[in-house]
Amino acid sequence: MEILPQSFYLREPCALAQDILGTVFHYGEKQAMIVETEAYCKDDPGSHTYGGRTPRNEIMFGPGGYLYLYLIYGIHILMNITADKAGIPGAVLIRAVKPLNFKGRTNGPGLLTKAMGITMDDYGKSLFSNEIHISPRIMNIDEDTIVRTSRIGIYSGKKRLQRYYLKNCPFISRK
DNA sequence: GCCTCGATTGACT
DNA sequence: GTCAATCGAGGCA
Repeated sequence: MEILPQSFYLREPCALAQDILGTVFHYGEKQAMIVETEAYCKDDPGSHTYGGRTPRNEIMFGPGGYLYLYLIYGIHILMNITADKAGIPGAVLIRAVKPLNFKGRTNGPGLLTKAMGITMDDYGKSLFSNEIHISPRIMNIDEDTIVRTSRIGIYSGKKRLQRYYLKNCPFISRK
């Protein structure tokens, strides 16, 4: 099984958010294709890193290729993949995936973590192990296949068009 | 220590 | 369309 190298993640979140669409996320025995993402950058008012380094967002200040997980509304866990080089905070939020070898609802950021069994215990884990990693695209994607819109659920910095998803994909969040 | 509210979801009118 | 659930981070004292 081919694993994407760390160099893939050492780029700005906006670029990574697009290139990671259509790739396959492996978590244990489960596999799912990433179909919807959002980019969170340095100096982004909507990012958790805006306002400085804290224990929670610590991992985003490290190099790309690690999991940034956190609990929202005391109920849901959202999964991010850290991006860019060490010292530059950035991450890509995984909003929706398409299940490849399991069943479950994954059309939302809180749902996909639940469906795949991801917990806070996975905070900070790398994407370079046999257990957890991402493998290259399994489908052909060109510029026209990627839809770019404003982000969902946040209001500061909303004018930034940093939400990306695959056109005509039924597994997208948001009804 | 106390208070507020969020990168959400699902149940309900 | 509206709204509660449920907990920890972060701001303030």
